[in-house]
Amino acid sequence: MELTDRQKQILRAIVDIYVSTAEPVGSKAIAALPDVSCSSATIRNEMAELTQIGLLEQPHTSAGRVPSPAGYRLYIDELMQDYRLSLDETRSLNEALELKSQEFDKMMSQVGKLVSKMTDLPAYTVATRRSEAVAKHFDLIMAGPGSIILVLMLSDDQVKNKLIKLPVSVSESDLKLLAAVLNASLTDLTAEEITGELLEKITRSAGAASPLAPLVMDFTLECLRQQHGDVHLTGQMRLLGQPEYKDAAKAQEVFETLDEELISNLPAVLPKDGPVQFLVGPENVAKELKDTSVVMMRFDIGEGMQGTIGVVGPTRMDYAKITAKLGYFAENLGKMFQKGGAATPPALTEGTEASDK
Amino acid sequence: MELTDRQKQILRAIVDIYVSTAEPVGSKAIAALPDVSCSSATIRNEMAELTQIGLLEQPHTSAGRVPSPAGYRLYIDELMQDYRLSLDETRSLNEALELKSQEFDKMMSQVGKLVSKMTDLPAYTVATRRSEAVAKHFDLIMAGPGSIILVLMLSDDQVKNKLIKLPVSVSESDLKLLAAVLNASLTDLTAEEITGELLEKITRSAGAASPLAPLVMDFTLECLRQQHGDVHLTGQMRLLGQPEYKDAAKAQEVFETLDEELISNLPAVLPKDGPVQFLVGPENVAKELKDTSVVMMRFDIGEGMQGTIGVVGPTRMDYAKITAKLGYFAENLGKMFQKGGAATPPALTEGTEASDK
DNA sequence: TATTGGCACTCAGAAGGAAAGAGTGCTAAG
DNA sequence: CTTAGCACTCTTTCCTTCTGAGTGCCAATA
Repeated sequence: MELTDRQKQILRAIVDIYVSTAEPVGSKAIAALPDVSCSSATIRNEMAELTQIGLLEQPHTSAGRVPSPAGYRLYIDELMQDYRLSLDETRSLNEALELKSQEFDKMMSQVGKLVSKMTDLPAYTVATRRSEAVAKHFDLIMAGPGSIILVLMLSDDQVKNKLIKLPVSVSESDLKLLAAVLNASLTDLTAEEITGELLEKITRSAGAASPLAPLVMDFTLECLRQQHGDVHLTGQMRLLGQPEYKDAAKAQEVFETLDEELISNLPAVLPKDGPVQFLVGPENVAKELKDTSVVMMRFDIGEGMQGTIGVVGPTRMDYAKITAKLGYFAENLGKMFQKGGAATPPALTEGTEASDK
Repeated sequence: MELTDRQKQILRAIVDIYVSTAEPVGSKAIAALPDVSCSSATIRNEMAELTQIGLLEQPHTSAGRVPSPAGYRLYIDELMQDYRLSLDETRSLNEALELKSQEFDKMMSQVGKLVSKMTDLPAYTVATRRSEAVAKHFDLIMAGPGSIILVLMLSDDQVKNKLIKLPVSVSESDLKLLAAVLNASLTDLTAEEITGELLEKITRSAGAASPLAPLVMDFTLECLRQQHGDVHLTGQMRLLGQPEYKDAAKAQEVFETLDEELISNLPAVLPKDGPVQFLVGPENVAKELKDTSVVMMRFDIGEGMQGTIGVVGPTRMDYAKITAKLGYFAENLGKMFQKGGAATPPALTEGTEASDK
């Protein structure tokens, strides 16, 4: 059944108002809007019908209306108007984007903090592997007597290192030999293909550096098996600023699920069809989060990696604004990462002033 | 003025009870304790005196007593009985300590998570430099056409790496040359001693790899200037489990200060005199945290580094238990790090059963 | 037929007590 | 010096009442 234009307008208005006030919206409030030209009674009739269809809900008989999950869904899919970032906002996003060039993981964590700050909601970032990783290059560096640095480059351009301390000292040439062996026999293999047998073979060929071999193998396996980078979740406390979580118990429940649950489950529901994905209330991963929603967006990082940034908030959140901000981040982060990590913020692009508020 | 034994006993009892109930303690509750042999009236008299001296407080005339900050201080300094970890607790701490051997920073973050989980309170970790860091060793690894991995080892045994992508490709021998130049002229220098002049000199001697030189220098400076490792703060939400923060607004206030304030200020108040330090309520860094306390403990990590783990909680927290747990962590982490990062939990040491409850 | 003003009705939340209960301080007796 | 007893204080809790926002429906209107 199709909604009439007026019904759409009313639904949109209700979501918009509810998003900013967090209070059920009454018919009078709608009628008072400048671009609504009918009386509150008419609105009431329409609202009754929208409630009937299941797009609105009534906390109790004598309260205003609140969008139902289905209502939000419809709003997001069809009614939501693009939020245009104001110049001011663009500017502060740009400022924020001046990331210190750093190690990959730190950068991701920093991005999470930024997004959280900019949206005033909890945010997370994950880097996911698009394909199975293999080792591309090994290097062993002598760092002191008995101290060896293992540097491992993966097919997705991540670089990992580990400082290994041995009770015995190994000569520079032994290290070279082992590195050569590793590069010859351990590269381009997936985690499954690395067997105990192979380890033995390598240890045998490693000569004096053989005690190193198992340590290197372990570390390599560990790196290869890491399906996705660490989940960085920050700004949880910002959720407390939202009226629906003013009861600490409620907030805690969400947090408890969020921490663990998110880490294990969210990457699985990564957007496949589009760059942005909304998980509205009950669509969410865990039933504890039924009043909580997630907006997530992915962006491309170098070779085999793909990043996701997400924002967690009450189902009543400003999807349009958040999407706009996430989009800005995603776009520019993608560019930055692809340039190879040199973090220069994009040129300030002029845009018509936004319709904030 | 010295306290009588009985007064001490009463103060201790009040702290102990208040710690576990979070409710003001009445004279009756004390009198009912098995090892107290006088009546509630006597207790009342003593309590009145303790209140007089300023060791106890009364939320209102007809309520029981609560320890004042000074009371907590005295308790911690003189009255607190060592908490002995139960075998069960030791066991689960040991299990927790089976850290995945990983990069240094991740390990610290993991430690924070563990401590938070084990104490059920927010926790943080920082690694602080004991002395000024210098670069000890540079290495440049060819990772592909135009892709170079810079590996930098610092005097405090930290290893940093960065993947640099250049639009032009550089030959293996050019890299070797630059690495040699770097090792010859950039090692053992503090951040201040690295000047623009030096950069020019290096760039000149770098030959074909010269475009790399400034990037390397920047990264090096960044690493050297990092006074302390990242602050890893986790488990903030656990604070919500504490009754004093059941009001979300209160909790949020603490969180807001905690995040930023902690990062910048806590390392400054690092324990200098002993391994463990208590910041009780108003002694704290920020006035917003006046009802919040911090227990922190340091431990030694390799060469020039020193780690701090801390727990944040209501002033009414179980200092003895938390100290015991932190101590266990600190001790074993120290050992682990000094062994060079191979994370083996310590042998399970037998201990008399603890007086938990 | 669609809209509108009007009106009775509902119900959550605020406001105002009253009663209960925990704990104190003080006094007088042991 | 200790203790039982008692009057007193204040918070907390539980009602009850009241208020007001918002609805649904109906009859009048364009």
